Formats: sequence, C-alpha cells, structure tokens
Amino acid sequence: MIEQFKSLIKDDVDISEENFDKIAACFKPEKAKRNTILLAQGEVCKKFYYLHSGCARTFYITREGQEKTRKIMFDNFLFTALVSFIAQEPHVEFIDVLEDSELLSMSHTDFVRLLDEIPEWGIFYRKLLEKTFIFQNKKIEDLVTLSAKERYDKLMKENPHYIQRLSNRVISTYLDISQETLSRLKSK
Amino acid sequence: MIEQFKSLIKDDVDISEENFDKIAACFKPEKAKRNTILLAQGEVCKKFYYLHSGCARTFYITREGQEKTRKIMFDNFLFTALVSFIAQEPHVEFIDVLEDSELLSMSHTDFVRLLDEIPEWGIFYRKLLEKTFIFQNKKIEDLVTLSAKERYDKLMKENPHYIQRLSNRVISTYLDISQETLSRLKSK
DNA sequence: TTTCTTTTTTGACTTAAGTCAATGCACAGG
DNA sequence: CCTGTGCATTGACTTAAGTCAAAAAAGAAA
Repeated sequence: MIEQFKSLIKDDVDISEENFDKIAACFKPEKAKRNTILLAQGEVCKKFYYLHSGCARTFYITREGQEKTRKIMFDNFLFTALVSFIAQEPHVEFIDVLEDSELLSMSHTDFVRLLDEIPEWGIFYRKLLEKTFIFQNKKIEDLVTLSAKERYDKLMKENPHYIQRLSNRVISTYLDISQETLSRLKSK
Repeated sequence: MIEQFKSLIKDDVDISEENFDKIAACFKPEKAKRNTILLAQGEVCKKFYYLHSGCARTFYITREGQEKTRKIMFDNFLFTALVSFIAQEPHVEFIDVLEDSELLSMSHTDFVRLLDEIPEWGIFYRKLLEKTFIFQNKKIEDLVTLSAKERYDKLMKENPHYIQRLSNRVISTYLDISQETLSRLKSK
C-alpha cells in the first residue's frame, strides 16, 4: 500500500527516502464500509486522505434537498474536503464512501507541520492544487458549453469506469442531470 | 504601485525586504489600452500579471461562437491564464483588457526560478491557488444551484461594482446567461 | 424464499431560459 | 457634427431539461 503511495508522490517531486518516511509516518490506516459518511455537512474537515482502494466522493445538498457531487475518487487517489480543510471551518460539503475502502489519513496539524518541515511536501501539495484547478476548470467548461447528453457521452468516452462502477443516481448528481433525464439519455 | 503590490504579498507571507526586492525586480511595467488582447486563444501564456489599475478578464469562445468569461480582474489583483501558464501549452483561453490598465508582468521563466530560489514565493503561489480553488468551487456551486435571476441578484449584492463597471454583455457571459435574458431580468 | 427498500424506467406535463428577429440607443472615430 | 458599429431592449416562439407520479426492476435484509 505504502509503495503505491510512494510512487504517487515521486511522480511529482524528487524526495529522499528519509523525508518520504517522515510523511508516511503521519498517515494512519483506516477502513471504511460502503455508505459510511467520513465528513458530514457543517463539520470541519480535519483529515487529508489517501484512498488506496475503493471509491468515495465529495458532495453537498442544496436548499431544495438535491445532491450535487463535486468529485468522485477511485483507487490510488489523494483527497480531502478542500474548502473546509484549508480554512479549518465548517463547509457544506460531505464526504462519503461508495465502496468498501482502504484509506490512509493524516491530520490537518501534521499536514501543516509537514509544509513547514519538508519543502517537497509543499511542492507536492502545490502541484496537487494545480491539477485540481485544471480539473475544476474543465468541469465549469463542460457545465457551460455541453448539453446533458454531451456531458454523459464525454464521461462515457473518457471515464467509462465511472459508469461501470457507479449507480445511475450518483452519476446523475455528478453530471448535474436529473435521474430521469439520465435514464432517458442512456436509451438513445 | 510597487508598495500596493508589496502589501498584497505581505498579507499572505512573511518575507524579507531583500527577497521581496528580488521578486519585484522580475516584474516589468506594462500599459494596455481598453479592448487590447493580452493573450489570444491557442497561444501559450508566458506571463504572470499584476493588475495595478484598470480591468481585465479571461474568457474563451465555444464552438457555437459564444463568449464565456471565466474570471474578471479589477485593480490590485494577480492573474494569468493559469491552465496554459502551468503547462506552458496552448489553451482555449483569451485574456483581454476591458479598461485602460496599468500592469506589471513577470515571465514564466522568472516565475519558476523564483519558486526555486525564494520559498516564500512558493508559499504565496500556493495560497493563491487555494483561493482560486475556493473561488472556482463557489462558481460551480452557483451555476448548479442558482437560477439565472439568483445569480444576477447575488452578483448585484456581493459585487455591485461588477455591474457598475462592466457592460451588460460582459456580465451576461460571466454569469452564463444570454444577453436578452439578462436584460429582462434587470427590469424585474 | 419472501419482504422491504432503493433504484431505474416510462409517461405526461411544465417551465426557465434560449433563439431569432427587429428596433432603438449610444458612444467612438472620422 | 455626423454616422456606423456594436450594445440593449422587447416581442414571439422554441426547446432542453426539470418535475411529478406511478410502475417495474434490482438489491439488501431477514
């Protein structure tokens, strides 16, 4: 598990074994069952996660009670509820687990301490933020330029595993399409 | 001009005069007239800008020929066409100037050199990325949860200067509302 | 297995917002 | 001071996608 995590880090930054070990030491293993909530709306997100295997997502619920999924994470991925994590304040976002998952988690305290102590960790985080920005930018572009059908087709083409592994309902909240419309689109 | 820029930096990081001067030395003054294009679609963005006074925006044009404004910048603000700037590859985004403006600009080469040489610059950039993330997150939330009217009202309430300083047309591309619909909303 | 809950599908209807088109307005450049 | 190009408004019509409701199917639990 830690080996896979190491290569994720080393893809982005050049880091000594010693410093990597310091980072790894801050992560504690966690298991979470399908449908568990890791972070509820209004709580402060105090953890930074590495998802080793399984599947999780961040989402929020609108005033009208609709779920909107911001991001879906699969195996070998780093994530947190970033808005709340950055400010250490409550935010609207939930995190829940969609498949039985194995995780590593680091406390916010350790996270900021590592930023001070290990420059490579800061660089790694910076690159992660850059990637996240690019991802979000694409998401906005898609919302604004594509029709519901086009968004679905694009997901189907670029990330078919989303459609294989997730329920229709979760996909519809991710693409910002109603469940009924998605169901109709699929049969076209 | 440089003083105002300095306080923008110092709000986020603790930095020595010496190091600040190294950063400031990389910025070259530039003037740009209203309606100038700083970066055209498909070009690589090689500059990181400080907008001292005036107004600029980043936007792109869809296949159907519609303008979509990603971000509007006013006085005392740092910006670039981030997707292209990060990867140093062409991207769909334009930058144009909406009011006669005074800018400082730094080359991408200097930008990455400063990241290596001055850790505070890295920290500053990281915090900028965090803020950008939060901004984008709000933008997605608004697109997905609010009606056209609600988005307009929110802008009116939270950033009335947008409405005062910008044309109807630019605001409509920013809020992702057609010009006609925006015109109708205003008279309600 | 049977039962219960959660998804998915299908149908009928509504609606927010877009498109197309025409007119009026305003200000930037000669 | 004109005058044209782009900007704003208004009207008539269209449409993509949502809502509500009910039935069918699929998982989960017992």
